[in-house]
Amino acid sequence: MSGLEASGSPLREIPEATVARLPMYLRALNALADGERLVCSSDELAAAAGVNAAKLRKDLSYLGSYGTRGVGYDVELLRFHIAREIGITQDWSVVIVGAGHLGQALAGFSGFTSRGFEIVALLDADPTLAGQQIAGVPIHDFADMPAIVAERRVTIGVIAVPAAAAQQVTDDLVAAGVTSILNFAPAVLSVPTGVDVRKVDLSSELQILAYHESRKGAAADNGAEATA
Amino acid sequence: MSGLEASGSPLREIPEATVARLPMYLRALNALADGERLVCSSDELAAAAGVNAAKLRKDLSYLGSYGTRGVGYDVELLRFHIAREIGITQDWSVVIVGAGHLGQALAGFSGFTSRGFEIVALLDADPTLAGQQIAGVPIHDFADMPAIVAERRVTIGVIAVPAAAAQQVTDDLVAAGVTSILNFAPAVLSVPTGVDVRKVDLSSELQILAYHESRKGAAADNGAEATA
DNA sequence: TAGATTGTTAATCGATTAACAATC
DNA sequence: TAGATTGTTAATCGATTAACAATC
Repeated sequence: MSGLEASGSPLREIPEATVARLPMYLRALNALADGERLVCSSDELAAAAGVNAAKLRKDLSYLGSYGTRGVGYDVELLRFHIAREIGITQDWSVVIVGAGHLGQALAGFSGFTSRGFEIVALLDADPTLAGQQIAGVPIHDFADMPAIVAERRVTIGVIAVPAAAAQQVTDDLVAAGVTSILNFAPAVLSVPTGVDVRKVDLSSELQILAYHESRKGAAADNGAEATA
Repeated sequence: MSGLEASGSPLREIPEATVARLPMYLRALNALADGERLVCSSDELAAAAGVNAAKLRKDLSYLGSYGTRGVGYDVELLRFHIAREIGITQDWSVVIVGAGHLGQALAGFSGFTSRGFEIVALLDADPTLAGQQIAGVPIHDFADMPAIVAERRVTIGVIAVPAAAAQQVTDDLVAAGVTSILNFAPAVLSVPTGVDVRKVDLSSELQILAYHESRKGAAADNGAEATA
């Protein structure tokens, strides 16, 4: 703001809640860029991302001043700055552990590849699966994991194994050098300091919906589709 | 607290952050019950759920006073009260829309069925899939959705279709009477008031990890596995 | 200059946490 | 009674929001 900061690596501390929304803004900007919009206002972008405009402006202000008062944001420029802030101007190598239904679904998910991530391998404890490919991603024996992580400089691991195996897999990934984990197993993982874990908990999500649902029922339960 | 509230339906307002943690406590209690523990302290339960003990006690206090000072919590009793608070003492019927990799993975996920949910159908726009079963869940033509939702009293829908189709599917589900949606499509959904949406955004999760990962690198980038 | 829209301030709200009195 | 552990208080912290001055 005072012209002191270098234009290169961003050093500001960004609140966690803001970090969690940057991907949403990036996606909204991508959609606008596809529609060939060159400039957009905070109101438009906020609507496209599904958030409040004041919140969006506050969030973006943590990255710097990339808008123009009276005009709006340059779509391409803001897109670049958010991508740089997230750190996906470079590609990240990712391994998925567990080649079951979920692991295969994740490997086939085109959204990863197009958003700064390369799935370099699906790993499974069953060595008979090795050699197969799912959506272009090779399956390897989990025993080969350390070699793959080292060679491909993998820092992010996705856990798609049963809960009972999740902690052991985590320990092995961390020992191999992985420092970020996305956990789909319904288990609490313990990791050393410096390793980040995010979890996606499918049945928790449904239970949270059920909580709110059970508080709506009262009226609708008997009358059913009366007020559609 | 003052003995005024009925023992049946809980009327207290529970903070959203607390609601989001109740499923974690429930899972931790289930694990303790499997281990045949009859009583546990807030410290133990907090450790099992991966949260701070003070936070756990504050959270549980919103449900009522179900612990015993100097002793701890009765595992079975607390389990029942949390399940009742969430509203999963009864079963909820759920449909999954989209019978692709992800939809099939979700249908096969045993965690749902064992936690108060019944997946009554996988729905797909491709009518040639109809009649097949995935992990015991029948696939139906999406055209049959309104009938299924009405007959099976479905209130929760899971969206596992491409982003481009997500809004239309949402509108159709809502028109059929679904009032809670779990969205896996990378799209912002608009719904009328009274309908809850939760989203699981796989590439956002990876991007959030990448953000933190790119701020760790500095030292490790060159030295690699020096400080394992 | 007049209109538009950002970036920032300040007030509000909700969540976290440590500490400890209540009480088994 | 002495030890243990809950339930609650109060302080702190972080996130949200509206409003508006700055400025294109």
